[in-house]
Amino acid sequence: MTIKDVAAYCGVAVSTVSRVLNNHPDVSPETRSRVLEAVDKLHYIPNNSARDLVMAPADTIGLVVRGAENPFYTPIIRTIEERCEEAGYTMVLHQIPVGADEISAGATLVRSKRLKGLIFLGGRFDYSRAEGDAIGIPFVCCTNTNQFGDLDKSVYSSVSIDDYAEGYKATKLLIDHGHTKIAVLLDSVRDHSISELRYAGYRQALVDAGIPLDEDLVLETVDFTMSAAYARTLAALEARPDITAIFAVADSMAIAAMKALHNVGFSVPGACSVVAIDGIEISQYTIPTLTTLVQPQETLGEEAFKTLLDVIEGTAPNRHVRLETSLREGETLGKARS
Amino acid sequence: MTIKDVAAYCGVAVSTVSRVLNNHPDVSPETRSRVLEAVDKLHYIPNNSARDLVMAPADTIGLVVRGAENPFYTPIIRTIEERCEEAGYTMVLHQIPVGADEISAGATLVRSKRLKGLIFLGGRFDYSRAEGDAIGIPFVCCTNTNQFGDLDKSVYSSVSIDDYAEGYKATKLLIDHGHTKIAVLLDSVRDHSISELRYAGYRQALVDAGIPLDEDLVLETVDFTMSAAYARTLAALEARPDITAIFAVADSMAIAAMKALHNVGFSVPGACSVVAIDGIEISQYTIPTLTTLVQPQETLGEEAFKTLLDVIEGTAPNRHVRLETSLREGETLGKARS
DNA sequence: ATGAAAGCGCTAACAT
DNA sequence: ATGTTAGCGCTTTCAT
Repeated sequence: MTIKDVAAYCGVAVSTVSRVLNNHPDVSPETRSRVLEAVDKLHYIPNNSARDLVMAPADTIGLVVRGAENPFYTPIIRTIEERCEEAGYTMVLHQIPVGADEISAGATLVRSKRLKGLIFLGGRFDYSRAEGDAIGIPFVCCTNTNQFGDLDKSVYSSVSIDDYAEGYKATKLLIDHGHTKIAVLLDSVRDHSISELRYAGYRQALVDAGIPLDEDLVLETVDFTMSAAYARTLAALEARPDITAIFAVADSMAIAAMKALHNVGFSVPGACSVVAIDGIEISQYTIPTLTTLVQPQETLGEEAFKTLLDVIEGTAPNRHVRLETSLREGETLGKARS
Repeated sequence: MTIKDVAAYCGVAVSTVSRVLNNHPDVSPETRSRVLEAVDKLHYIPNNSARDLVMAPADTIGLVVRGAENPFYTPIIRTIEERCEEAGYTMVLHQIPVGADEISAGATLVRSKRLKGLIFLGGRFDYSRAEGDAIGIPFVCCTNTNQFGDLDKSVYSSVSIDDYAEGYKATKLLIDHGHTKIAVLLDSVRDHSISELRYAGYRQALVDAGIPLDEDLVLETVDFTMSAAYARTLAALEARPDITAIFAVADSMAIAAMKALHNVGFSVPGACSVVAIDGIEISQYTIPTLTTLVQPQETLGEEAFKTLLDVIEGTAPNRHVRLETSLREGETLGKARS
């Protein structure tokens, strides 16, 4: 079922059918309706590949999301989509698994969709110069910076929080409540990603408060699953019941940790406080409500799009935006038990 | 940057480049490496549209997911992907927003990717005959049936739980624990989807137990958000503090309801029991752990793929598979207070 | 207002 | 082992 079939069926030329399909003016109403009818009857749907192949690059941007099952990204995606719409741009969403390579996914998308720009959401923090080149069009990293790569600041944009500073802030919050036995729950201290950066903030906060680092309290899970976070917390509590606070680098990990605390009889925040970073929807519904540093998800999406648009249209050069979290006071932060 | 540029750069024909790119054997190692090098240097990436346009229909199936932000779908998607891989099929994933029309998304996908078959995940329950025709290739509805449409059973397959029966089961569970003031928390009793079906099961369970339906206890939220579920539960508890149990049609709603219960001082399950359907990961980490009827997510995905494969390969006709949930005993189900 | 024909970038015969 | 060439389905001049 191609455009030819439709044309033949109606006894017109393919170009006429094409005109109808693309709402071009120069078609007689009669022919138009005849074609439309045939399209409907024949269940004809244009082949997108053929269309993309020939069409002039539209105002389209790509959004490559790594690990879209993370609810944290949902509001960001929605915002970017809305802003796109408003600006008369089309957005094509491409989701890839957590482990996948977003650069090649992005590069592929660029070629096949003739994109004007690209936004990476949830990407790595260590792009090489060559990887940057491979994209070939303006791009912005949303929620990730390039701390561990060697990309030139001028060839890309980024919009995110300052993971180091926020890690510091979260830890400081606990310290200010008298905690000194503060465990940190993270993926890995060397993940070249948020864990590593937020952990660095954690360390610095301890240093600044004169609290020595206790290796036992660095709880690595190796992955971001809740079950790993749960198990790791359980083990830590067993080994070190003197822990009075946990800083989880992500809300989801904090939720798992709270369950572990509960199951060994630690009340929250009576026996142990919990603070996290992210601010996903569900953390407002935990019992007790999670105290967390909320990332401005809508603003992240908004800034990412605005930045990309500026670069695409030449209004402004690449820029690197750092946003701040806001503290959502829940019920999991309390004074250290003595 | 096209295949021609690469060919020219290397001083070979485009077909040679194409051969290298597609790992065809008949290329001298020397030429191959020269081409590969050029590809790398030039940041050449094949245009997918052109490729799709010309390639013989591969063994590809499409997966159209509506509302992929729902964590419930994650394991299903993963399973389908795995099974695809094993069977030598390629899967193309297409995500659309909750409100979008999966039929047209599916139809578009079929044309542009030359699919052999299609799986719909999280789709509507009311496809018309014409919509079925529009797809034009074998398709299976996963998690949804077509209770409210007029599709002929023989033109499509479906794999899901029996929403009615499971709604009945959940309600019965509460009744068996002595509850009679059982609220049901759902989207809408007329959503032509899971809410309506599970609600029908709820009603029948009440009828069979001789418990009159109490309209006050039918809590509609109009959407599937947690905030709506929270607010609706709060209001219901205020109006009807005699409620001793809540059946939520989805885990996420149950979690929000538990928060509402907590906030008005109702202990769970002491003052009020909660039972849901779904079995998402996070419901294992609520405090107390949610008692829920777990959908066999992996099996759903597995059966969906197997069914589709059978139809594609002509091994078996379209079929309609109903799977059963399994009770995950949490800590939210208790005897009715007297 | 409509038709004919030239490509878009690629793969797969078919030659050589 | 490599080059030549015919389309894949579509949009878009350029004619008519």
